[in-house]
Amino acid sequence: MSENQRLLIVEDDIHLGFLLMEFLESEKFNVKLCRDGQSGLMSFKKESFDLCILDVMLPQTDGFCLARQIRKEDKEVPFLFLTARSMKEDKLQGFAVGAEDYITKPFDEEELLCRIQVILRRQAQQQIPEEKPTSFDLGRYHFDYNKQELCIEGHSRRLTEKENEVLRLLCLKQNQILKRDEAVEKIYGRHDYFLGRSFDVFISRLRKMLRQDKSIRIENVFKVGFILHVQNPQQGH
Amino acid sequence: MSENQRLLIVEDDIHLGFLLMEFLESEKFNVKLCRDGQSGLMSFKKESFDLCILDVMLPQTDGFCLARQIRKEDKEVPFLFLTARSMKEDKLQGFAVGAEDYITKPFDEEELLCRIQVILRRQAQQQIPEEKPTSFDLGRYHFDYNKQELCIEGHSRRLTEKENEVLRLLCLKQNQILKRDEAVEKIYGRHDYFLGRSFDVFISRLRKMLRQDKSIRIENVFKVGFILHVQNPQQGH
DNA sequence: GCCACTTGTTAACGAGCTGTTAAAGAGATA
DNA sequence: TATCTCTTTAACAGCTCGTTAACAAGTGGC
Repeated sequence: MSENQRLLIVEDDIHLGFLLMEFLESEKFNVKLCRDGQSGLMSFKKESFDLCILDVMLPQTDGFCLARQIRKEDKEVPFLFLTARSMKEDKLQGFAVGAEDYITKPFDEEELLCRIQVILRRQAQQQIPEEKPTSFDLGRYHFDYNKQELCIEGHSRRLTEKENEVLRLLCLKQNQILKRDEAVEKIYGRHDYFLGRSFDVFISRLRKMLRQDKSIRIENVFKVGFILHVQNPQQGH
Repeated sequence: MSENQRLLIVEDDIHLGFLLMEFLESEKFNVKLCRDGQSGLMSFKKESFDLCILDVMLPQTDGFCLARQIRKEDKEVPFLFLTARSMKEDKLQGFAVGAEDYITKPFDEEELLCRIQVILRRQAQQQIPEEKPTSFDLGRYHFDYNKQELCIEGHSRRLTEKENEVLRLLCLKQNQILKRDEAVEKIYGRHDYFLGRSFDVFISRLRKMLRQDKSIRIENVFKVGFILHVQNPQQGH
């Protein structure tokens, strides 16, 4: 259920941060941990998250301030505070800046999990009118991201989850370079040698699937990434 | 903002109940107060509310049980627990039956107000209930959701409640992916491992019922959901 | 041309997901 | 209380797909 849900945790207590990350990763979340407001905001701008978990007391920018900046970037993303500051005024301020929840330390991991799930559950119900296209014409092929389907000449093939994700990234950047690191980061939320190789495997599989139209090809850019070449770039809704 | 929002409070402590009601009415909510699970459920069935605030320890039916009954009546309405029982197990059970929040006494009125507003805010964002079709042609079959009936060649079969719900969701998304999580959420109003498996059992039963027309089939999309394939998509009112 | 490194491709393992049936449980009815 | 109906839980078989490994081939610096 929480598969692939991306969480941003901003927590300056290294020990607690790691505990939290480990716990949430064991619950199949994809977690990014930052130690201060600055890097939290940077990460937020670069990547995209389903929920942010913010400490209030942070070096430099405090959590409330960070929350405001995140809101400036994204009007929808839910966030909650997880903090030792249990004073009523802090709580009220937390809700005032738009938090979905305000949890005080010490907290129970499982309760936190429940609260996260409540937030994501409600979020999921609001089908976000995706502003990015989800349907692409690739030469004689047609790729529908929502249906997870690649068609050619009336013949359609169902893609696996990851194949679908990789092809989508390629399509969004068609005829431009899709950087390895960027792609791996978006798909897995983290980066290591094996994930990079796994990504290569998907590239290989997609090439095989797309072989029927010679005008479509995935070219490697040594040490940088890949380009999906498409002759008549067009895309549906 | 809270203008005209209707709250159902089920609280057996008369004193606390009145305090709560007065406070929330002063915040422009429209409040109905009940003293026990029985009358709470009665009120819920008769009237309609935007949010329910439930005590856990109630005479006769306890709060968890009441919540389950409310869920049976309405899969959408949000509810929260407001209770002296602060044990972890109780909290987890509260969330497990589908609560949006679990607040332990003593609590701060203003914090409660914030939490109520968070829930109603999420709720408000939700889609306008549009008219959805209730009658579907599925190849040689005909499915009528209101009659809870699946017919083929003059022969009709009555569906159970859940079979009916699952088939409806599939039909509404025919030839598109019906996501597991979304479906389970809509059918049960909450989500856990077993509900997912129960959903699978209904898929299996529907497959069996639909076997007489080969052009109709329910395909699994690994880890994502199911697609009801229909050849000539048509649907009645 | 030689070397270190990157990329291409295939195959296979195994965690975890799904299909199905049956038993247990819950709720309604009488 | 006994009975019936429907849903949930359990159990098990079978399957899928992402990862990893292994090796071949390509790249570019020197």
